[in-house]
Amino acid sequence: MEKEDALNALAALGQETRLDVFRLLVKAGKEGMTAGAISDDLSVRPNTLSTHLGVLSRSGLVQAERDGRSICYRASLEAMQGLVTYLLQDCCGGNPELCAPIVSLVAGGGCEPGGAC
Amino acid sequence: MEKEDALNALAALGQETRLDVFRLLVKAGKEGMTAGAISDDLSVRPNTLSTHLGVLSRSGLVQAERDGRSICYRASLEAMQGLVTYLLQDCCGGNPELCAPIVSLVAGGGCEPGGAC
DNA sequence: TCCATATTTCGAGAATACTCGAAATAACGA
DNA sequence: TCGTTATTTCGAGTATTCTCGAAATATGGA
Repeated sequence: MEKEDALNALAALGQETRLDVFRLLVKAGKEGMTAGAISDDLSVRPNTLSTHLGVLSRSGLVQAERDGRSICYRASLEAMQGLVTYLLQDCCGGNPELCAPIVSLVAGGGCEPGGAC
Repeated sequence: MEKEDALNALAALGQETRLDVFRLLVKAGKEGMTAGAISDDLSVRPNTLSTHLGVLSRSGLVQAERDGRSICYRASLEAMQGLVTYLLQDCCGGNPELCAPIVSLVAGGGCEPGGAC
């Protein structure tokens, strides 16, 4: 991931409504959610939401797919992975020995399949 | 890490100068850098930099310590760890099976001590 | 105490971001 | 084709952010 991509992703997530949208989509998983469903869920007006969804889409953090009259949005786990990797690469670059605790925390306590994370 | 903390951290990193500062401090490691050194390195005016350092400090991503006439700034790996964990927790929450590739990538290819990451 | 260095705070101007109502576009079914 | 639903685009108003010069604060040394 290039610096500009990371910058766009971070800026996109650094706004409350968009962070809410992204987390909601992550929770929704691969089925995703329509713009209308997100709008209802978060009580954000459709046109305002559409602007935010555009920012998230352009940053690559979410992907849009039309399904009939609705448009389905999904969180891009690949983009998320890229962002986290970018941040951790920065971390490791100068201080490999300081990075270990982060990795072990993520790898050890994070995500057992089916676990409560 | 609470949502508001994550939001502040993401917003802080979602600005080019501040991302540059943060990456520079990560590279600098535990020795940190003085405000003046950062200013010289990035060619940012001292007063402008001071504003950005304030944002980063308030977000918890960097810590300041006075050393004589200078003030030394250091990246907080703990805050970084908290942010990454927060993002990955979101990831795992609804889709533990999708999270595995991220974790394995980070844990496997990320950071061998002394390695090139 | 006085001066030089290092950094921050203040105040203002310009640029950017956020939100909204209204109107436009796209898709489906009668 | 026409009407309905779903979403986006447009334009404007407000708020926030970014940057800067100037002034203030803090520290150390002569």
